[in-house]
Amino acid sequence: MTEQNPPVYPRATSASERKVATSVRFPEIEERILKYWEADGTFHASIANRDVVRDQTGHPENPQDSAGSRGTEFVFYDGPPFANGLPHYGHLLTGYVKDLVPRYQTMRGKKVERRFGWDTHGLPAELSAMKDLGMTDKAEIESMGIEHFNDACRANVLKFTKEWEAYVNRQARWVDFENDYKTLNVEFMESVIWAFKQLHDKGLTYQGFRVLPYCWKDETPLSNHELRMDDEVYQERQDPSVTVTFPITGGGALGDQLAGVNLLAWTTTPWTLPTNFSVAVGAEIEYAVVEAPAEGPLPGKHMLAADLVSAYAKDLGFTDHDDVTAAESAQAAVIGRYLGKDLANLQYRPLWDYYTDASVWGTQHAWRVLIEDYVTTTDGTGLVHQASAYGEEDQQSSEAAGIPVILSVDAAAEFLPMFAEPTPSGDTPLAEIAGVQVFAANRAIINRLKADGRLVREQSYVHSYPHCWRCRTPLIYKAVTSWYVAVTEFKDRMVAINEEINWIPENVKYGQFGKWLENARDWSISRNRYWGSPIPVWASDNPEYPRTEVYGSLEELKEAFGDYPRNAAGEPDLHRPWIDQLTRPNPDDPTGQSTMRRVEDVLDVWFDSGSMPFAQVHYPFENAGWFDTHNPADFIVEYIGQTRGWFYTMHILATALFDRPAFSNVISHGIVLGSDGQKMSKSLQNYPDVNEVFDRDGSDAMRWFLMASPILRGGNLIVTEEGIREGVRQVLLPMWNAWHFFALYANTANNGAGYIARNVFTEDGDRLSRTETGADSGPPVAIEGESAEGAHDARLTPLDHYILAAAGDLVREVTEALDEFNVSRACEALRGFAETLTNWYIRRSRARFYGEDFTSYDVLYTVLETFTRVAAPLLPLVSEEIWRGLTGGRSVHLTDWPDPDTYVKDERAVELMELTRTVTSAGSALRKQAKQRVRQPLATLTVVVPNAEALAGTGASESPYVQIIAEELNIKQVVLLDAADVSPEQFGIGQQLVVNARAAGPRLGKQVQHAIKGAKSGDWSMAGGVVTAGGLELQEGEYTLTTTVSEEAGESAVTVLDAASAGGARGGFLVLDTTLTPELVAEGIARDVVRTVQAARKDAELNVSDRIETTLTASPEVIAAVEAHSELVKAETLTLTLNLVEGEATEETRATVTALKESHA
RNA sequence: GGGCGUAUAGCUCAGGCGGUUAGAGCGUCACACUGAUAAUGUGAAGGUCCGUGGUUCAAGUCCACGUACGCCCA
Repeated sequence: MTEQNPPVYPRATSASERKVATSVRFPEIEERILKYWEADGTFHASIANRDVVRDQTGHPENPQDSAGSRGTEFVFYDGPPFANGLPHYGHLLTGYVKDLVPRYQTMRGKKVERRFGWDTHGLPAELSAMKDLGMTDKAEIESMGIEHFNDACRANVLKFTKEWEAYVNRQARWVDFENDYKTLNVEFMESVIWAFKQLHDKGLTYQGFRVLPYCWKDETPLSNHELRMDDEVYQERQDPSVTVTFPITGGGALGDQLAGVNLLAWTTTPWTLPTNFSVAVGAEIEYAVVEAPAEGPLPGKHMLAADLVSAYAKDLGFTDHDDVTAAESAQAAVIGRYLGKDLANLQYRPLWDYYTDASVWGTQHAWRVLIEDYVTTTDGTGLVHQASAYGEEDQQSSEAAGIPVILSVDAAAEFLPMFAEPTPSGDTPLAEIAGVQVFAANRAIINRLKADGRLVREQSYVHSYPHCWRCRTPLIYKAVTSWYVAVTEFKDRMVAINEEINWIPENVKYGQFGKWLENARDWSISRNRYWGSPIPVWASDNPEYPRTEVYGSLEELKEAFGDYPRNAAGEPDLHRPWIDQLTRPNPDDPTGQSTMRRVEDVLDVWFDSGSMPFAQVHYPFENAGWFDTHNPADFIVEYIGQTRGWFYTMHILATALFDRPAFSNVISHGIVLGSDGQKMSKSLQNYPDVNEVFDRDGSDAMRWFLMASPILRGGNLIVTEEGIREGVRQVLLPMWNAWHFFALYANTANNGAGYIARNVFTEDGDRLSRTETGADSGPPVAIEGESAEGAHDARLTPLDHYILAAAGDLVREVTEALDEFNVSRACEALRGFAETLTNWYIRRSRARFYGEDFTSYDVLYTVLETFTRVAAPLLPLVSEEIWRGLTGGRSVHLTDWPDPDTYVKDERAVELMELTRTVTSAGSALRKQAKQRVRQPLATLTVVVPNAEALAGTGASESPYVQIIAEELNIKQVVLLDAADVSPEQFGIGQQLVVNARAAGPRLGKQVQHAIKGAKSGDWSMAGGVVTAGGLELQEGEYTLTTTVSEEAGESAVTVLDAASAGGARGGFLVLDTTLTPELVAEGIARDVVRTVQAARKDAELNVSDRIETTLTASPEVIAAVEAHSELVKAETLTLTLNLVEGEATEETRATVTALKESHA
């Protein structure tokens, strides 16, 4: 590598200097590759390269094939991220998968468009904008003006787009930012209102009530996710809990019998009692009627859950006296027992008369006992007070029972003025609560109950209670009007269509997602907010002339209102406040007084997300043809929680609008956790900083760590720096080191002129030679770029066959894995191959490289080139650098995926080499057992295996397999024997009987335990082919015989080969002769000296090929050994002059080395 | 409170239709090997398979109950 001789490799590099670095800095390489891609336009080329085959109509020919993917295109949908925060590991993880699958499919020949999507609407954006503006409630938004507020939201959601692009780019995710889609674009929003109108026209939308957490200070409902804004939302709070009486007046099956009995109902929200409209009981709960003592505070009959009678004994007036407790007295006073289901429809007397005029309030079905399965007996009385407007379960229960939702408080949670007015019966029991905030009114209500004799018990109750995340006000639950999608109407179709979706991991299909579908409820899609797609519904502002209109396009709006909604700049814009400005006279109002106004709500942001497949292309207004052929998507990926989010809402809309799935294959991955197994938390600092990892270990390292983990199979993943570095060690470094090794030798070959390696082909054009394995060499192989006649006389060794076959298997395995979206399996295959390549092929081939056997260069080149292509989706940056260095080509990502069928499957070569590896591994263990270090040569290893002749080979010279075994284990002579020719007993090998209980159990029943015991204890025999164990005869198949080492056999160590290992080693074993002769000891010492000299060379920082003069100082014994093996020592250490200095018998061996002038040719 | 899920080595996880000696990777320790490699090889220690009860010739595996944790919904 001098200036006169520029190196052959790397043939292309992103680095300024053409050099393969020994100590590699991956992050630097990555940064350079990213720049190269940008300058080169590689991403766009990778898409433009692939053609779409079109049919006669001009539509892409895209029928789904059996694997679920399409002919020439692979359709990917980007799940839109929300950009008002910075990306975290979860986004990175998803982003890597979103890159990997399209990269793979591109190499497989598909055209894969990838548009980035931005989710821009919704409450999180508003909340963030409010924070920026220092606002705390809706009144401030209204006074600022919706226009300006929405401007702030728009700026907020796009605040971090640059940072997002930088992250996405740094993680080497190829995605089109220029041709992106944003949910705030008017085209996107027009498709969204189109979808709403479609649903409306199909009768799948309706208006109703929903109960939401509500902040009475901000006067706004909160979404459930705001309850999880931070950890301080739920705080302990003390509330009064009261138990009140509801006297039964009749009704139901038992009304006559139970009339006059008091239902005892419990609540922690006394302020909802004025709107009590029903009492819920559990169907299977047993209720008891107790006769309270006449002299007590509550004489009469009371009903409550039987389990809770004792708990209420004292409240009902029972007392402890003599030996009888109050609880026992109460139990004794039980005069009747009823199951909840028998109590249905009992009627009771309301507490007050404010709402008893059914003609005004529609309460003709109120004040009844209802059966609800949510009732328990862990708190209260087992009878639950229900107020339809103030609890979600209450509301649903009431709706089913025909009871209306009636609000008793205003937006500030203050009781309405009507409470100061007389009730139909003429009194004003709760006059003092009118205008009072609900919590403040509790006291007055409780006092009233007490005065009315309706209070059984009052107790303070401490519970975890939600608070507003902004103002810390305790929330209430309150009904608000809402628009719904009637999901329950087409739930069955959703379940049926789910059958067409391939879920990874598969259990999600019928598990998390399938069950969620089966229990689907109607989808509340309206939000009383500002920044979102509008609900395109206009309603008359006078209920006397009701009229509802729904619009599904800008043109329809223009037709009805005279113009598009236009923003300040005059552009068509569907956002508030512009859309709200469209009004018109109500055509159904003959007086001409009332006006059609848009309902104020905006759509749930998930409606946007679910519309993404069609809205991203402005369907149906544009691209109708495109959409028809690019839906469902071939592939999407998001985290498992999206079974209730994106996956779900896309499925709803795809089913309702198109009656087909929105996606064919979906990966739902697990959650990324911090190093302590908890959720990642900035304040806890329990995860490595993303940028630090990028800078220190690199994007490919992070990609590998995430992709190789079980997280894509649904498990959770703990992110640790060690885990990331482990991937570097297992794959990235071996891959780089293999490349470095190759370049080092290829560059210095031919006296420094270098050698350009080429792909290995057989004469008939297959990639691999089909030469006989087991021979020490095969027929000549052709080298790519040369005619068959011109091929140099390359000979593949069994080792070459092995690694080439392994490369073919690698391609097959990774192809299969990625075709089924099994990413971690693909990683495992690559990891295994990297290990075989470096720790076996290259390690075993060092001498050949040193000796400039160019066949090995070509084989390593072929294998590395294959490896980098197969690794390209999983390690896109490092693969690129190595592949370009090897080939000088433009990009590995523009190549075709290797065709597994062009790799000859050479099972025999693999099998024999695996057996060889098994033998060396077991041999190592034998050495360990015999306490003989490897540098100590041993005389003989006897290898007994079935079909020994295959290992021995047919060649005249020594079998390469035997040679490998001898070298690896430092054995003078390997004796290969066929298992059929030897008697195991002579080597101390015995047999062990194992009963196959699965086979024998059914036949022998209880007896099988005796046979098992006998086999274990040695109480068994074999005579004339009949095996008897524990006195029982076993039949063929009911037992197996395995070889086992019975004892140490004198001067040798014996081991049995793992029966499961490759090459049919069943019954094979090794015998290691551990006898040491003085000659062997001397050679061992000489080898130790070689090691000492090598270490000295390394310390002196000499070049690999430097010739040296060596001076050794050592004990007489060592000197003698070195003298006896001086040729060995000199050759191994490139020593030309060897000086020996004899010291004391205890002298430590020391070596001094000096480089000599002549350099190695 | 409800639904779903999980519980196996210090850590992360595998463990077909139940089969008798429960595995892997990482980590730890010891030894070995090493002139491409911040690598590698061999071995050792490490288990109340969450608990209790049941079914069975046989239970980590099936059933019931309980406990703990997680996610979702309240």
